[in-house]
This record gives sequence, structure tokens and C-alpha cells, in this order.
Amino acid sequence: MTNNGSASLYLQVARTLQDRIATGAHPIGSLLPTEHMLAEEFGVSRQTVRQAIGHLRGMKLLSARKGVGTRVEANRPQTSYYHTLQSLQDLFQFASDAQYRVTSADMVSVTGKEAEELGCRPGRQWLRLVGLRELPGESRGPLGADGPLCLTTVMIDGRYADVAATPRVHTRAIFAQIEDRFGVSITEVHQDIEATLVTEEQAALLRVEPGSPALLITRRYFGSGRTLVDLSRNLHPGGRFRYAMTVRREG
Amino acid sequence: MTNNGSASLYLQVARTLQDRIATGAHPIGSLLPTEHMLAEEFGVSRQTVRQAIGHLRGMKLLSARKGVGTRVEANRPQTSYYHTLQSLQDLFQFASDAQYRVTSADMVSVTGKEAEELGCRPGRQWLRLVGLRELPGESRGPLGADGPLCLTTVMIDGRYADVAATPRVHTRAIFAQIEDRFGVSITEVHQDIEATLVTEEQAALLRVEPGSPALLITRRYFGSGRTLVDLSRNLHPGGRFRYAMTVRREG
DNA sequence: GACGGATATATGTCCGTACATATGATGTCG
DNA sequence: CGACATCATATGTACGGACATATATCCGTC
Repeated sequence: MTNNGSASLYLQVARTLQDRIATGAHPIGSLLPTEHMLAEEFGVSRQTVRQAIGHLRGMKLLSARKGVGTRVEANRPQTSYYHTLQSLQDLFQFASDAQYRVTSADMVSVTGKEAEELGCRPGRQWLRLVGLRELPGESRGPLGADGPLCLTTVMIDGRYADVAATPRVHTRAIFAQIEDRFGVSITEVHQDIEATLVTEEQAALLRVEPGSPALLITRRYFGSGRTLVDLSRNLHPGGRFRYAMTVRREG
Repeated sequence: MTNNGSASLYLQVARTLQDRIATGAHPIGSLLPTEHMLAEEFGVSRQTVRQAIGHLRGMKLLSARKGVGTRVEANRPQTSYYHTLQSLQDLFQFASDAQYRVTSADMVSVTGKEAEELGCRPGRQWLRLVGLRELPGESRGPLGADGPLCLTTVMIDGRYADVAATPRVHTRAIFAQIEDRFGVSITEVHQDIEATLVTEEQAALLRVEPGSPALLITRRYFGSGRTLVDLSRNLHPGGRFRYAMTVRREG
């Protein structure tokens, strides 16, 4: 064994295999020798070899298929960074009691450019909501003066239009209502953040100066099979909102 | 066993334990019966019980400590969403050949508010870089007309000031240079995005109209022990940049 | 009462064996 | 030559036993 003798036997085996993979003795894509052969070579039980392989599988260096063998997947442990969310609600970075007050809800037939953006054929029916998100009553945050958190436009696939067919106040996110009501589950969300200026019309609704800066956050919610379930466009006045996230190293 | 008999034995055991945990028979924080007791109860070997427990540990439902026991950590598998990055470079969302052209590099002694923001005592030495990030030569992206990608100010802990002591052009991110040169590794990055307007001075440097919108992205890079290694403030002109990310459901 | 050592206990590691099962290769038959 | 059954093979599952090691507790000593 190349290692010191104090560590667990299976960790020594794992380390040796990892070294061999790193040095190219077992190229990516190739099959490792069988567990039986490795056990014999290292003079340990097959159980111990399996434990070592299991360790490396946890690091995504190896994968195994019954009846085939153990394949080398990666050269070295990829040091990836990740940002986790407890739930999709965390994408919204304001208090969870914020209300979405819908002022208009219209079924529209999308055309051309808009259809392309929604990833569907022209002529399909979508429900378009327009409204303001604001904090209820006195629970205004410390950040902004008062005024709505954002101006939100939502496009909902016609199949799920029932969740918001008439203008009203929503206390839960639209996607969450669709998930519950129709049993679809959101598997992926694409979020897009850009800077823009508010128009006069928007400024009046948001109670800010025309021409002041804003974050335009577009979110696309995808269900199974990468089908777009709903799309929301949130215009956040500059001083009233910021988007914060933390990424951590894996392991 | 509550399950059908076709699945693996250890999966049946795991399922039974999961049910018991979900129904509160084993409350969060409590210790499970010992592996030996469970093996006896289910009429299986201890090895099989361990495999079942290992399965639930992978789901973060259980944790184990040698000499103590197996503790219930969670009620049910948490469906978390995550956003992964291949490397921290992915936080920058422009071509990796972008250059950071530093126009000034000054060692400063931080005071009051700035010291607080950097999380250090007033009077500490930090290196302040100011410069523009731009694409080299002809490789201009399709998005913006030409002009710099962003105006970037970087604060570097005095200990690592050597990486950029004099103004010059950097082709690698500052944090990456610090990682290599000083052997520290960035374990966490905090990122903060807000909308703002560019001042006249900034507009001239970025070659945009004064008063146009911009994304201000502040990134704090932390090393081991949550110590701030460097902080960068990037001002991206509105039309020239957007921040995109995708989050996926776990499992 | 404080400190330290012996001890019981639970998980961790390791061995050997046996059989199950998915997979790809081989070979046979129409 | 193609479809299909057969077989060898590699990982997956399961058993039983044994010892290692970390931890908490008990107990005696100072």
C-alpha cells in the first residue's frame, strides 16, 4: 500500500485507486479491474474493495453497473461550488407574507416573438397577470420607504389558468399554487437578472421617480420534461430590493 | 415488513424506518434502537440494518456517531433546490478571456464604515484596485456595442497584496491568483446584486450615457474561518450584461 | 468535590461465503 | 442470416462472525 498504515484499510485502497486514476493508469471511460481481481491484488476481502469503490463512487470518480463493471467517470474530484435553496420560495428574497395584488388577468393568444420566448407554438393560450407585490399592513421592511416591492407580470400556461383566472390577492407564489392544484412539480427554474430604467407608467405604479433604476428579474418555471409552466417578470425598484446569494465549496 | 417483498431487503427495512420516523415514532433528535436490536426485530443481519441506515443517512434523515448511536436528524427527505457552479469562475458571466485592466492600485488604511464592511478593525491595510474589465481585441460579444464589460473596484487584504501590487492587466480573476500564490482556498462567496444609475464619471469610463441603468454586483470571497480575502464591486452597464442562473431540484 | 482510570456500549471496519440479478457474448435453430 | 435461448461474468444483496475504536458512565482515589 502506498499509504500510511493508520487509516482504514478501505480508505487506503480507495486512495491507491484514486492515485492510479489521477495518473492515468485507469483512463476515464475505461473499466476498472473486477472487484475480485482488486481484492486479490490488494490482499483484502471483496467487501473491503467494495467499500473503497463505494467511497470513490460517492466522489463521482467511479460508477458501476451490474453485470458490466466499474467505470472511471472522472480524473479527480471536481471541486464544485453550490448554492442551495431550502425551497423555491427562497428565490424571492422578500418576506414570505408579501402579497401579490393582481390588477388584470387576461387570457391571451401568444404570437411570434412572445411565443418563442415562452417556447410554444404561436396561437397557444396563456393567462397574463399584471399586478403589484407588496407587504401587508404595517410590516414594512426597514429598507425602502413604502411602496410596492415590485411590479410583476406573470404568464401562465393555459392548462393551469384556473389558479388565477380572476384578479385577486395571492398570498402564495403562483408556481406553488400550480404545483398543489395540478400535481405538477417544478423541477427547474431559470432566473435572469438585468438592470433597467422604470418608465413613467411603471414609476407611477411603483411610486418612484421616472427614470430611476430597477432590477428586472425574469423567472421561468419548468415542470417535468422541461416544459414551461409559468414565467414571471418582476421589476424591483433600485433602492427597495437587492438580490443576495451565497455559494459554498462542496465538501 | 410493511412493504412488498420484491424490493431489496435493506430497502424494505429502510422504508419501514422512514415510515416510523415520518409518523413520529422516532422523533427528531432521538436515538434509534441499536443496530443489533433492529437486526433482531426485523430478523435480518446487522449488515443489512447498516445498509438500510446508510441509505437513510444518504438522505440526511439519520446521522451516526461511533460509541453513541444513530440519531434522527429530519422528519422527511427535504426537497431542496440547488444551483451548482463548475468553478467560481462561473460567477462571472462573461467570456473567460476577459481582461481586467487596472488603472490604479493603492494601499489604503481602511476606516470606520469601510472597515466594518470588510469585517476588520479600522486601520488595517488593504490594497484597492480600480480598473475596467473588457474583452480583448476583436472578440467582442454579440450583446453590447463595444465598451468595457464593467467597472471593477477590488479590495484585497494586505497580506495578499503582492498579487496585484502594481497596475497591470490581469487575465485571471484576483481570487484565483490569491488561491494559487498563497495556498488559501476560497470556501465561500457572498454575492449581492442591486440596480443603480451610473454617475457622469463612471459613464465616461464605461462609454455609456450618464444616468443609464447598471447592475452593481458585490462579491465577498471568504477563505477558511470565514475571513474575508477580497471584495470586488462590479458595475455592469445595463444593456451590456445580465446575470443568469438555473436552479434544479435535488434528486 | 474534582480528577482520572476502568468499563460497558454502540458504531466502524474487516473477513469469508453464498446466492441474486443484470448484462453482454456465445451459440443454436429456423 | 436473423431471432432467440443459453451461458459466463460482474456487480448487488445478504448472512455470520470477529475485532477496533470512540463515547459516556461509573467508580475509586486524592
